[in-house]
Amino acid sequence: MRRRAEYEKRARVIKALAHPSRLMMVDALVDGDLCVCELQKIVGSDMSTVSKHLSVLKAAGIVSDRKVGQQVHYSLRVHCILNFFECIEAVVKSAAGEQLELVR
Amino acid sequence: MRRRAEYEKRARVIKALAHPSRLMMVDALVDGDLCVCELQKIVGSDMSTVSKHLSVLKAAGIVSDRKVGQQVHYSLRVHCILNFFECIEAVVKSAAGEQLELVR
DNA sequence: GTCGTTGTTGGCAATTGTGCCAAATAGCCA
DNA sequence: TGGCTATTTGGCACAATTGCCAACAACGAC
Repeated sequence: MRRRAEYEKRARVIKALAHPSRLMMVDALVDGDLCVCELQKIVGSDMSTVSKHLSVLKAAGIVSDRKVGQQVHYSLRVHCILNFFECIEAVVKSAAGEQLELVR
Repeated sequence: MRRRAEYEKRARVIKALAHPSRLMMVDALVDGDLCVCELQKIVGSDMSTVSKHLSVLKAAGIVSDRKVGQQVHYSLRVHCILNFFECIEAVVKSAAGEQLELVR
């Protein structure tokens, strides 16, 4: 068994992913780097909101940023996030199946 | 690109995992079912707190419960959660590496 | 320099999450 | 039936998250 501190570190990373806008951004970044302006178009929120979401992802170590001309480009630091999504999707589908069973 | 509703579903599942106590319980359940009383020993919180955490995991479709005598046993519904942990750990380690770089 | 573009930060109100206590419930077992 | 054990629920105080607006910063273009 692991110590609580380890679970706290992990929880911090997971919490950073636990928001639909941030998930959208991470998913978009799988195909390559994007500037804040493009990410904003994708999630459709205020630029300041998008920027704050990105700072959450950055603080968790999920993305990194760099200046490119007048833009800031964000990129995924760890790509296994994709497998992760597959598993979450499995939970969602499993839950949906459960719903059907209840209706039967 | 996917619709926002899909990301909201996923975020709900991820949010359910975004707490150290709940991570501890999920990790403990990987090796087999456990009753609430044993999970309480593991996380060390009040029984009522543990019960509420479990109801969060259940609502997200991550665990299921069943009565066994006078106890309630919880079990993992989706085991790929394990790979998921590996990826999170990769992020944690990557972030730790980044810290070192900054210090250098 | 001044302007426009691109991002970040501060502040605030509203919402949501957390953890404890106390009270309620569900089943066993005498 | 009545008590006992295991668990859930209600309620409440406190902390954290979210999203918007407004203000600020950085920097290239003119």
